[in-house]
Amino acid sequence: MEPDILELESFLPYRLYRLADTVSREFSRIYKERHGLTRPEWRTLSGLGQRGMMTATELGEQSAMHKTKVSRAVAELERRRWLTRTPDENDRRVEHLALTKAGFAAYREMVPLAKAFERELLARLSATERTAIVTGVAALEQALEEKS
Amino acid sequence: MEPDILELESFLPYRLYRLADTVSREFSRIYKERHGLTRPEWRTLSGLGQRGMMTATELGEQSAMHKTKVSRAVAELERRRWLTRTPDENDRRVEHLALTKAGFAAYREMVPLAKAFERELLARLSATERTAIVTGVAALEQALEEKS
DNA sequence: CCAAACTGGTTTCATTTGTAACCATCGGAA
DNA sequence: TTCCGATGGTTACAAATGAAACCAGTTTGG
Repeated sequence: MEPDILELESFLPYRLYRLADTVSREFSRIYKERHGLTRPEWRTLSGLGQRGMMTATELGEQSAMHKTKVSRAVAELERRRWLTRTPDENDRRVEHLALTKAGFAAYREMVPLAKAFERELLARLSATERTAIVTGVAALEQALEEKS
Repeated sequence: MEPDILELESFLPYRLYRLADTVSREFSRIYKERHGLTRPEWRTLSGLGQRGMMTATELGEQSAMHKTKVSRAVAELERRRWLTRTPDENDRRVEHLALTKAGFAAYREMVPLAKAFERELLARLSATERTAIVTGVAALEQALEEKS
């Protein structure tokens, strides 16, 4: 193991990125083929489906998206009539977003597919490995929160 | 736990992606600030530094990059005179890429920084957690290889 | 030998993304 | 009040990306 050489294949940031990229790419096929959604759009749909009513800022925080991504995703979902905006009574800068019936229908259709995807992914691991990935990811998440 | 709701925060594809994104973003500051490299450029540099001499195709395989990314990264590094191309003797479509002295110097400067980054990241975890993330990632990597 | 299929690599074009500037509104502090 | 800095959200512009077309060279099957 030469000390002045970096082995990309075992370098954690690289491995994590590649892994996430592969998984995410594979999963995206589901909502892309099904409804022609982009990832930001899917996350918006999924965030609102889960929580019911949120502002754009809250959406961004929950789903880790830059505000421009949120803005564009919301615009597109609105164009499809999958969500509506309701101006806030007290603060006229704020809009409350919520899924329409059609939007919620799409959401309900997606949920089992997403769950199945995750289930099948984890099914390829042993019980120990499943625990490992979940623990490891959780630990790293927490470590990163604290630092920044 | 309502069965028809998906909790984004605990959905593995989402967590993985966000984690990788955060880590990668933080790490990218190092090579971005230091040398103004993009991620494909950094990977190219790092791949050639590690292996010595490769074709563009090999580079793409090793570092999981689309061939257009490789092509552009190589072009940029060549412009900086950090790498050179040598035409293959037998197959005139192929070029062998290698770092120049300047390119290798940049590589040698980056390696300790990369290693320190990884070390400090892992240092925030307990020994058990470190094992967990490494095992988990390896397991998922393998599971994905097999399937596809 | 030759056409057809294939491969390494580049380029073009449309789409996605990030940064920064921006607009409107809000909350204080003077 | 009135100004000023912060905040919610959108837009403009430049850079990064991916898909597909492309070019040159190579292999294969007839």
